[in-house]
Amino acid sequence: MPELPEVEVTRRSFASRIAGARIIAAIPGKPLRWPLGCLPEALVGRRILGVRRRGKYLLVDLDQGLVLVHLGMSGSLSFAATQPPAGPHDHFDLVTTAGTLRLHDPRRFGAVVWAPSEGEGMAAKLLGGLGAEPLAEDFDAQAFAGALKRHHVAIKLLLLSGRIVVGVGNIYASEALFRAGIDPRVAADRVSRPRALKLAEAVREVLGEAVARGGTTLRDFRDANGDHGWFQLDARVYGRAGLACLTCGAPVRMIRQGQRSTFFCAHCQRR
DNA sequence: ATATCGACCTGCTAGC
DNA sequence: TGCTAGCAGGTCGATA
Repeated sequence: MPELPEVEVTRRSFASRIAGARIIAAIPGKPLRWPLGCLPEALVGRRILGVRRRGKYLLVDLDQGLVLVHLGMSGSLSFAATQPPAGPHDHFDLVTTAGTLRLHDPRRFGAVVWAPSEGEGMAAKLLGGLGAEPLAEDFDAQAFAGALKRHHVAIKLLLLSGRIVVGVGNIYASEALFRAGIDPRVAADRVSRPRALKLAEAVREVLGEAVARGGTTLRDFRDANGDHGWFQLDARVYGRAGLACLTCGAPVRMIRQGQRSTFFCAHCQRR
């Protein structure tokens, strides 16, 4: 579910409310992708300074260390003064003086991980090697184009890898490539410079629009207030296999790349 | 470096 | 109606 827009929308939906709160309890449920990395009791009494985002990770800054939250494939957060009793898919509660932040994650590919700092422990391992933040003001399209020249993988897979730019998942990769008019199967180093620059812009544009639309709710994405997103209505190729391309009318194709579905228009997207 | 696969886990849907 | 296969927004690690 969650790519950069969904994570960012989630962040915005509770960050200001939780900032300044003190942790009263940390209550883990079933095991998630990675262990917490500290005793839950060690978080009690910590002050929450704020919530940032890096790629698809939420970084909850504490007065001592930080907590990384990843939503995996099916995760979502809710934040409320009071929460109903935990359901079978609620796997972490962070009870604070401002309310309880709860991770709901049926597939449990998500994670809640403590680290002493961004550059230490699990945080260093998870955040190290991530690519550029596409929505940052200082995002460098020229550097992005240059980086493509150093990789020979299919451009769609390179986007998904997060090594060049972070936050682009399966939906937005197809959408960005469509907007840039690039065939997802083309090797990254064979994308022309102008196309690469166009792709950089397309990535920013798609992700930006998706954030503005509250993210994409295919089935169950909700922000921390329980609101769903609308970007699924704006998707031009994702999930539209066999339907007419909105630009040229040719049927949208679906192929497999790296064991994941890719949607594209063979007429509008060449090289 | 790339390519391919399997693993993690649960739920939903299409098809028989 | 019931079963099964296949698929789903993500990532890591092992193997050639």
